[in-house]
Formats: sequence, C-alpha cells, structure tokens
Amino acid sequence: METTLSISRAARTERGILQAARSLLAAEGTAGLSMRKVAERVGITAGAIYRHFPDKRALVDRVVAEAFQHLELQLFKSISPLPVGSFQRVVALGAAYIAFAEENREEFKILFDPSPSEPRKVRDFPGQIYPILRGCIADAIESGELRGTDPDLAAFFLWSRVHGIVMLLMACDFSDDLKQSASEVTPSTLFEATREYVAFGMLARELWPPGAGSDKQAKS
Amino acid sequence: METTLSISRAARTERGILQAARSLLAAEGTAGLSMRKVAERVGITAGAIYRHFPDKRALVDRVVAEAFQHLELQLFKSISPLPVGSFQRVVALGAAYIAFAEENREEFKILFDPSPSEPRKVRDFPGQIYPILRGCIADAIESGELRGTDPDLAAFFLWSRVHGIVMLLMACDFSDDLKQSASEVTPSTLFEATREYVAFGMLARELWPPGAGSDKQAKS
DNA sequence: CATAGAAGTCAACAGCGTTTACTAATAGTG
DNA sequence: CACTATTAGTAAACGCTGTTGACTTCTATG
Repeated sequence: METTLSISRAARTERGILQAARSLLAAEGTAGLSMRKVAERVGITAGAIYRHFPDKRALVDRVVAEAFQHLELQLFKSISPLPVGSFQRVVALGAAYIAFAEENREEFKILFDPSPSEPRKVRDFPGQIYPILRGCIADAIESGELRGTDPDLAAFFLWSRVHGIVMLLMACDFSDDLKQSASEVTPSTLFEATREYVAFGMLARELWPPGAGSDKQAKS
Repeated sequence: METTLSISRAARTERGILQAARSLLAAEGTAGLSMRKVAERVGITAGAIYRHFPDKRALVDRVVAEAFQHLELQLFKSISPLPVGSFQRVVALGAAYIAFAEENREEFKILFDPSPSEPRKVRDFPGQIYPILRGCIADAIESGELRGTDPDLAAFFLWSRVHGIVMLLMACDFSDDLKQSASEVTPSTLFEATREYVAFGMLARELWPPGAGSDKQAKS
C-alpha cells in the first residue's frame, strides 16, 4: 500500500471501474461497453467487478446517474443570473438541457432508453429536472409573463419539446432538409430557431386571443 | 405439394420468419428477439434464416419497415376527410403519429433508436412522414391559417413535438405529476391537452403580436 | 502475529450472432 | 419421366456476451 494514502483498495478499484466504464461508454456507446473490456482497463478480471456492482445494469446506472448530477448543476447555473419569474429562465433551462444532451450523448441515451419494461417515475430521476422546471414555470405564471395555465401541463409540454428535438436529431438526419432554415442543424440551433413558435404560437394573428374572454382552456 | 398452391417454399418460410419476428418483437421487445427463437417458431434452424436475410439487422429492419408503411397509410387516412390548407389537417397528422406510436411501441422504438452510429437521413425513412407533414403545413401557410414561416422549420418543430411526447412518456412515468392535468396520462391525452400552447403560444397576451409590424422572425 | 473477511482469479455455463461444410429438397430441362 | 443444378435447411463450431462458484491472495483488525 503505497498509492494515494488512506484510500482503501476497494474504493480505488471502484472508481477505476466507473471511470473505465464512463470512457468506454462515451467512446464506443452501449454496444462497446462489456464487463470484460472494463475489467481489462482497470487491470482486473471481469468477475471481480461483481464484488463492487451486483449487475452490469447497476454499473451503467451509476455512470449515468453521476453524469446527470452535472445536469442538475448546469440547470441551476443557467437560471441563476436571470430574474425570478422571467420567461428567460424557462428558455435558459431548455437551452441547458439541450447542451447537456449534446455533451453527454451516451449517458442521455441510456437514461431515456425506453427498453426497460416499466418506465421509471419522474421523481426517481437523478437530478431534479422536473421540480426545477416546474418551479420556474410557476414563477413566470405568477409574474404574468406566462399565460395562466396549469404549470404541470406547461412543464410537460416544454420538457417534451426539448426532449423531442434531441431525440429526433439523434435518430435521423435533417441536414439536407433544414440546411437553409438554420446555420447548423444541431439541437441547439433548432431550439433557438423554433423558440418563436413556443412563445407566440403558430396560428395566424387574426385568430388571437384564444377563448375570447376566458384566459384558460380554449379548444381550438 | 399440398399447401397454399403456387407459393414457393422460400417465400413461405420468409413470411414465416417475418411473422415470427414481428410477434416476438411485440411480445418481448428487442431483447427477446433472437435468431434462435425466431427459427424455433418457424420450425427451422437459426442458420437457415441467413438464406433469407443477410443479417439480424436486415430482418428487424424489414419488420419495422413493414410496420411503418401502415403509418403512411394512417397519416393519409387521417387528413383525407379534412379541408386542404386547414390547421386541422396538421393536428390530425400529429394525432395519427401518436396513435401509431402507441399501437406499435416496439417498432417505433427500433426505427427511432439512436444507437446506430450515424443517424439515417429523413428521406430514407420507410413511409414518407416528412413530405406529407411539410405539404400540409405549406398548404396551411398558403391558406392563411398558419403564420407565414419557413415550412421546413415548422415541420421540424411539430414533428419534434409529437416525437418528444411519445419518447418522454416511453422513458418515464408522469402519472403522479399529471394526474389532475389530464384524464389519463397517455401520449394522446397529453397531445390534446397541450395543443393550445402550440396554437396560441405560451406568452401572456399583452406581448402579442410578435415583431410588431413584420410577420416573420421576431426574436423574443 | 494470526486470522476473518474482502478482493481477485480462473474456469465454466448458457445464450447470443454468424459461418462453414454438408445433406435434403426443389425446380427446370432434355 | 429422369437427370441435374440450384436452393433450403441442418449440425457443429467460433468468438463473444453476462454471470456464477470454487478457490486463492491480499488486507486490515483484534
């Protein structure tokens, strides 16, 4: 025992395993992440990993969860300089979400992989995405910048919007179709380019305002 | 021979393979679909499948492509009774897309799986989703129901919206959070419940109209 | 220093996609 | 109808995967 002092062997190899798994995942994706490859990078045998993680799934979950704690941090940092109750805050959350997905492709894919039989509850997500988003929306409604609607529904709408941009662009290539609509066809640029639709709607202005007298629930 | 007359053995087993793969996929998902299981259902050996399909991927692609031809049909059927140039047509396309995703979960997951290294071009998709959507949007802009914007950008926006609803609900469970916002927490109901946002935007009405004088491109 | 318990090795199991050499069935033609 | 060329299907193997159990080695504590 002559390495970094007072760090147990177990803790050291556990970090090694996580680190190897993370870099392997980022480099080759889910398919390239095998227990034997991870073990080889750490300098142990595949079987030894099971002294630290019960499952391959548990190992991958840890890697993903650690990445998603950065998301929570980025979300907070993105809204902190902006005034409470502003719509800008909501926009900033969307931009931060998209930036995270671009920088952590593989982790993002795994966390939102629809393959597990039963989808996990929103509350069990690592990183409190939903409460933060919901809070900013509720503030913006209270301040009067957002129309008075159900904050839960609005939060789902905006989350599904940024999520859809990311997932659709991960699955298929729009570069030929959108070349002249956006400078670069990336989630970020398309998020920017379509912000106006979210703010003002898609209908021609003559049809506004909705409901004609009641602020909420206008069925078009 | 005494089976269905004038159908070659090869064609018969090929259909058998596709059928077995389809039901296996719908029942157990991607993980449960193995060449040996498919072969067993058809009554042949795993190796024999390679006389009909070069790859497992090729087999799965065929299954998915056949499912997605139904999507194209459903899209056409959904807009056919509605007037050309109407916003209703655009809404109907979204509803049909979501209904398809609900009925063909596994095929949908595979076609939009971000795992292949390079995402496929939109034009190569089975079922011409994008041209149909873009056409309806262009018509609605021309008729004056939609604001005058880039139809390609609008098509991407609306596609990413419905796609995001489906993918987000496949990955995580909002039932606890949205129980009182929608009767049932399904892609269909949430699509309906959030339509108003798309039509009229989220900002408070005082901030309308965008740009103040120019119809297009208002940066909020 | 001795010794319990953790950490790691090694070999094996079952299942996976895929290939290869071989056999059985089919289809086309004289 | 018979012969043959081609195709469909079989059986066994290869290398890979996640995971397990018996066995050994290290570490840390009484």
